[in-house]
This record gives sequence, structure tokens and C-alpha cells, in this order.
Amino acid sequence: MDSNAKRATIKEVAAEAGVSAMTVSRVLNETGPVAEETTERVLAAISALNYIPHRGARALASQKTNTIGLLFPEINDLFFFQLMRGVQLALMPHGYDLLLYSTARPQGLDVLNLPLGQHNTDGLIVFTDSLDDTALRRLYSARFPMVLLHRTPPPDVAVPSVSFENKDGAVKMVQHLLGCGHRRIAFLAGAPNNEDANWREAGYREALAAADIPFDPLLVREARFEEETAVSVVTALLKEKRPIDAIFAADDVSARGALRAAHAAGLCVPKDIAIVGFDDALLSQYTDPPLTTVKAPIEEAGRAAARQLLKLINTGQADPLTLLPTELVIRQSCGCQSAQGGDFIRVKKQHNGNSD
Amino acid sequence: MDSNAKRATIKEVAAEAGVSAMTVSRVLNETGPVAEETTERVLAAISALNYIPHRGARALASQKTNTIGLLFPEINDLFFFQLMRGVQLALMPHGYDLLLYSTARPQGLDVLNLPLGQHNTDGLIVFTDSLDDTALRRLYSARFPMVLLHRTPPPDVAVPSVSFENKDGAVKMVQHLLGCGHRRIAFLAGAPNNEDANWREAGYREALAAADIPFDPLLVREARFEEETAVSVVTALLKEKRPIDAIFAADDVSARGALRAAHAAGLCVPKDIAIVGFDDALLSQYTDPPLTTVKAPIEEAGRAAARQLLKLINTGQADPLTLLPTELVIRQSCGCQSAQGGDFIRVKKQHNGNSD
DNA sequence: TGATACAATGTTAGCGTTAACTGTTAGCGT
DNA sequence: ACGCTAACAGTTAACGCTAACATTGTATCA
Repeated sequence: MDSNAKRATIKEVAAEAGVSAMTVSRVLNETGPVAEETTERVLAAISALNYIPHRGARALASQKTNTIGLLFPEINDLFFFQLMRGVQLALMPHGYDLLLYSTARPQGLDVLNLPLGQHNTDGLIVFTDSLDDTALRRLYSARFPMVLLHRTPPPDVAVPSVSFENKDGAVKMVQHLLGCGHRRIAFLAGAPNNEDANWREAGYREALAAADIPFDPLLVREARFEEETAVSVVTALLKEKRPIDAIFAADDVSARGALRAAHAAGLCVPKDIAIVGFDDALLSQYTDPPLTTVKAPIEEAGRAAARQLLKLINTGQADPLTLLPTELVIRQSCGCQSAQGGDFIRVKKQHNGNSD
Repeated sequence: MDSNAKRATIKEVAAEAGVSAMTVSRVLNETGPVAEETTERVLAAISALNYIPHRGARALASQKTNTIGLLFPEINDLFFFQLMRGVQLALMPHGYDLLLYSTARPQGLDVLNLPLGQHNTDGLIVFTDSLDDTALRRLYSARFPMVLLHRTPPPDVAVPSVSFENKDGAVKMVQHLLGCGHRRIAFLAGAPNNEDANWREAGYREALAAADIPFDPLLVREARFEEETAVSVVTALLKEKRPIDAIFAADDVSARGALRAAHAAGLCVPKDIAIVGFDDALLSQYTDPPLTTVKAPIEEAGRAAARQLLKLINTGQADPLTLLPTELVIRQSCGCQSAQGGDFIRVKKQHNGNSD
């Protein structure tokens, strides 16, 4: 191994192989015919000099970065790893790399100094509220390819968006609980600006209304997808001694918190109270008792977002809305007998799981 | 908003402001004197044209990317978010962006096609085993600035490394348990190639030896830092009916698993068995009972790695080894009375928490 | 008063790569 | 033997930016 080697350039490789730089480029990018014998010499030279093409130079000359950016807010949820994996898996076979950036406070982001954008990526996946509407509009008006993940674009911005059938899943879950005989169902909401959470709450309300059960605002608490918040909120709720048959948490993390709070209050789940979640997160089958939940295809969401973005980059258009199906996963925390996925539940088919 | 605007270039900005491109560059980078009035005109032009400098071009011309790469293995631990945050926080004020890349299978990584490297970053932070020794040597011999996080470099590679005082922390914990009267202490190890875990196990053994307690290999199980693995491994261990006073898990995640397994086996923690962990992860104060553990400064590790890398880039050298101190956090799962951090425990001061 | 310094700008060239073009040469049908 | 095509390779310019140097003007000092 050469010790103090500076980076080798394409010219040096070309010289080593006795060809022109262009030929090396052709070998590298498979962009034009090169004789087999020449190819081999070039490859040998590349190997010998430990040559790695310079991204910046490539981007300059070809006007492509072969990089996709993923913008995400400050988060602390394993959820995100699955999502990222999905994106990466979908991107890799197409030769794209994934550049991640976490925007601690999206509002403060200077659009002119965006760490990810036209200057270093071919497109952007924007996760939830990691970018505010203003920045979104700017990029959109500059025709920069973007896909939103778990976020609806503002009305005047036609950016493709990928999400779950959140409302549909929540409806199914509430109908399942109702089918078990539960009537007083509390709901643990997410943060106010979280769209997934809002659609889930909408589904909760809609299913109640459909069953002619009056909506009781006192049964809705904000757990913000946080286990500890859920614990304190549910502890408080249980202290109030309202009659409650079940708690529907807007995600599995808060369901876990609810479970802990219920146990701490001396309640037996599901005998005294049913507790269910949403997401079917990694650990949800191991809670005590195993959690009944709605399975959300998280990794698939990442894949779908990547696919849509590539489509947008390559063809100039993509599906405006991709909604991934959710499905009931019935375990023990709901206290129902049904072994299988609750097929007996009639769910009115909707053209779109989120909107009416 | 101009609708179909192509990217503006520095020349267009210069033309708009009635100056040369160089002056714009100077304003942008604060690299040379520019009259106040001119500066304002340039800034106005930048704003009007929505100009964003092209990273690639900059990198080419200045031979700097202002980007640091963080390589990490496939990971499913909240741990990582704290680490990343630390890195990002330390980098931001110096104008560096953070480029992340997750190497699913580091062995298969083609050194010549490394997604992160000299071509697009000014330096690399390598987390645990996300890069194999061969690749590491190559980059090192090309004098590419790198810092290892939670990994010791191979002997012939002088790359700075940042880690915790793992062994020291483990010693303290075992001594604490011994001080409580526990004698038969089981250990839940991490994956064999995880250095943090290995040092923790070394500390466990050393403390036992120092107390003249024979090491019993049957009391060591591999939980791999995974909650579910810990549950099954501990369940099996408890079934064997060996006398066990305490379980020392190599991290809090597996401690959580141990806790669940113990409860499931009808044991009361800490009355029947003490269970302690390592890391002081986000949720550890909320377990039931609250987990006694060793606090590892995770975010600080990220910061330290970033600092060392910047130092290496700027001055050509950095501290070969940064060991961040760990400290006992005594809660209830160990069953000791001591309210505060166990000051009564005498710990022999060592020059280096990991090596002897 | 001219020499000196430095603030403020401009000019030129080049970073490493690829797009678009320009040759060559060989094969092939007629 | 003539042109025609296609395989293979090279040349030139340009991508957007900044380093290094060159050029002005103006204030300062002996």
C-alpha cells in the first residue's frame, strides 16, 4: 500500500492504463463501447492506484448527484430505523446513496442554506414536519423532486405523499373493540401536529359515531407517542375513576406506557381494561400481555417513498398519494377470543383510508 | 416565486449585483474585504435569485467538502440517536454537515466504491464495526482523517478512538453489588464482536477476581444487547435453578429483558434477585423497579468524536484515545439502601479504564 | 511629495469529471 | 472497389466555484 498517496484522478488512471480519460470514464459508467482488453487494463489501473471517482466533479459535469436526501425531525423512535432501511433498500439497486439530515428545529432552517437540496441531492424525502411549508414551497417552485412521508402537502403544492391508511386502521380497531363489547373507549392521541396521529383519532371518532356512541372529549388524552407521557397521562386518567372499558393508544409506544400505568394501578389487562395500540412496532408482540394493535408497514413506507421519488426524477411525475394498507393484529391485550385477524369485522371499503 | 427557475449560479448573482463572481464568493465565505454597500447588494441579489452555492463545485475548487461522514452498522437502538445528536451538535458550529451512511454488511463493502470517503467528506467517524480492518487500513494509508467510535484500531493503525470507561464502570457496578452482599452474580454479555460489551465483561471478571470470587462460566449468557434475546436467555437461566443473587446486564436493553423474564418467573426484583444494567438509557429510570445502572455519556461520546475529528483535520493530530468516564446510578433494582451514587465504594483509580 | 500600505475589486486558471463531438479502423453488402 | 455502418478511441469545452495573483484607488507617513 502506497503510504502518503494523494487521491488519484481519472487522468492518472488513464495514463497508467495508456488510454484517455474519457475511456476510463466510459469503463466506469458503462457509457459507450470499450474493447474488452482495454477495459481490463483500465480496471487494473483503477485498482492499482486505488482510484475513487470524485463525487463533486461528477455532479458538476453530469448535473447528477446520484444521491437522495432524507430529511427528518429530531426523533427518538426505533420506527425511524425501519423507515430508513426501507428507503435505503429501495435506493441501492438504482445506484443512489442516501444522505441523511436531521433538522432539529425545522422552523429555523434557512432555505438558502439548506444542508440538503438541489446542490447536493437529486431529490428529497421529507419526513413529517422536518421542513416547513415555506421551504417546501420554495423547493417546489424550483421544481425540485420531493416526496413527503407521513405528511400531507399544503393545498397549492402538488408533491407526492406516502402514508398509511391510518384512519381505516383506527376504524377497524375501534370496531373490533366494539365487537368485543367495549363501549367506553379512551384514546391516547399523538402530538397535535402529527398527521398519522390525527388520522388515527379521526378514525376513532368516526367509528364511534358510526356505532352511535357519543364522543366524550374527557376520554381523549395526549400521549404524544411517548411512553413516559403515556404513563403519566393514563395514571391520571385512571385516578379519575371514570368507567373505562378500553384504551386505544395512537401508537404502540404509548400503548406500552398505558400498559405500565394500568399494571401500576393494580388493573389486570385485559380482564379489567383492554389496551390496544397502533403500528405493530418491533417489541409489541412481547409486551405483557401481548399487544393487540394495527400493523403499519413501516419499512414498506420507506420503500414506497423511495420508489415514488425515483419515478418522479425519471419520468417527471409520480402518484400524488400512496396509502399503504394497515391490518388488525389481534393478540391478547384486547381480551377478545378471535384467534385470527378479525375477518368477521365488516369494514366499509373506502376509496381512500384517510380522506372522506 | 419564479416558477420554472433553474438553479442560479454565482455568475448570475454577480451580474445581478453588478460585481464579479469573486466578490460574491468573498461575501459568501467572508474571505477577503468587501465594502459594506457592495455586500448588501450581493446579498440582495442572492436573495432575489434564490441562490444556493453548489457543493460539488465548491468541493472541487477548494478541495474541501465541509462534510463529515458517519458510518454506522445496521442498528436498532435508540442509543444511536443520542450519539448522532452529539456529533451533529459538535459539528454544526464549525460549519460542517453530517452525512450518514448505514453499512448493512461491512464485510461486503467495496473499498473502491465506498459511499463515504475522500471523494465526498473531509473525514469519517466510524462507529463500531461498520468498516472492516482492510478498508480501515486503506483509508489510513491514504491519510484520510478518521476517528473510531467504540472500537479499538488494529495495532498497526494509529487512528484516534473514542469510547467509554467500560471496564471501570463494570468494576464499580460489581463492587457495588458485592457491597450489597450479592455473591452469585450472573452476567449478560453482548455480541462477541462488540467492544463495549467485551470491556464490560472484563470489568465484571476483574472485580470478581479482586474479591476472590471464582468466575463461573455458567453464569455468563449472551444477550447481545437485545431485549428479546435477554428474555429468553434469562428465562432459560432461571429455569436451571442455580443460586443467583444478581444479574448484571451489559446494557440497559438486556437488563429490561432480564427484568421481564424475572417477573414472568414470579421473582420479585430486587427482593428475590437484583438486576442491574449499563448505559443509563433513556427509559431506564422508568422500569419497574427503577433500574440501577452505570451511566454512559452517550451524547458526549458523539461530541468527543466530532471534536477529535475536527482537531485531526485542522492540526493533523488528535488524542489517540479518549475515554469518557462512567458513573454508578443507584436506583432500586439492586436492592441497596444507599440513596446517593455509592460514594462509599472504593474504586482503585486506573490510568485507563479499559486497558490494564 | 512621493513612497508605502492596504482596502476593495477584478482576472485567470484550474479543481476532476463528463457531454458532445471528431476521428479512425474494420467489416459488409453490392 | 465503393460507400456505409458501427465499434472504438480521442479532443475540446464546460460544469460552478475558488486560489492566487493582478489591478486599482485612497489614506498615511517620512
